[in-house]
Amino acid sequence: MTNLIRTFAALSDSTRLNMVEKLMRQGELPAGDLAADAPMSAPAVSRHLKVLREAGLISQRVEGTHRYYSVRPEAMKAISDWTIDHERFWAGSLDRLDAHLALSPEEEGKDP
Amino acid sequence: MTNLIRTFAALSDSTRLNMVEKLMRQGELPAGDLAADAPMSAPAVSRHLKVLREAGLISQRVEGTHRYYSVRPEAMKAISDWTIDHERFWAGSLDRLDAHLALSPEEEGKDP
DNA sequence: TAGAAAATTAACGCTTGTGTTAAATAACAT
DNA sequence: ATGTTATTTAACACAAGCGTTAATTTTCTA
Repeated sequence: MTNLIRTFAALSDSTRLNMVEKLMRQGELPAGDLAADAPMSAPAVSRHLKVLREAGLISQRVEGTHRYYSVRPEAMKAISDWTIDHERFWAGSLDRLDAHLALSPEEEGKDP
Repeated sequence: MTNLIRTFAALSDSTRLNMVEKLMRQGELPAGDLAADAPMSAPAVSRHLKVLREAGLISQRVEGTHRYYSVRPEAMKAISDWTIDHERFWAGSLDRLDAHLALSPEEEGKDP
């Protein structure tokens, strides 16, 4: 519960969301590679990484002077699980919306 | 993209996350009912609702002096879609333990 | 018409977040 | 040892977020 809030907070910043997405696309990357994309100083990037790490979104692997970061799949799963936990609400509502817009006489909604 | 950031930001506060979850469980509710749960003043609640509304997470229906709020399923779907867009990364990394394949309700494993 | 009820906006203070530059740490190569 | 590279921590300024109370708006009711 409270952990989800931290997760959402961590992703509520464009720099951090971009980092997470890049890490998911490209896999493990050193801090320097992530800093290259961000339009700010290295210390700023470092603190963003700290926020992501403390929220449990990324993990750090130390190798020499490099810090390699990667997304923790459990964190992504936690978000996915949350949406699934409420899927009956929103997927059902969208179904009804779609049905209505498509003038499809199909009907299978239930009220919570 | 940037919209997702606003969505995450809106959900990164416990008061607002609780509101959204309550609205999904119970359906449309007036501001007063949401305020009843929150340990703060009505104006504070009102502004939280405004944040949620401006992020596109909830919609407002006016009826007399009451404002009825409800979760916009599209917003929830946007989050779900985002996780699905990267599912190949995290679900694959997460061993063979479940993940939410397709739309079939499946047994969910818990973290070891 | 006066007054209560539901909710919002206004004005204010306090805390948190984010960026900057300077300094510190640690590993590697000379 | 000395310097260089990769990264983080420290100290500081400024903007944004969140709560409070007071005041405003709108609608319902006696």
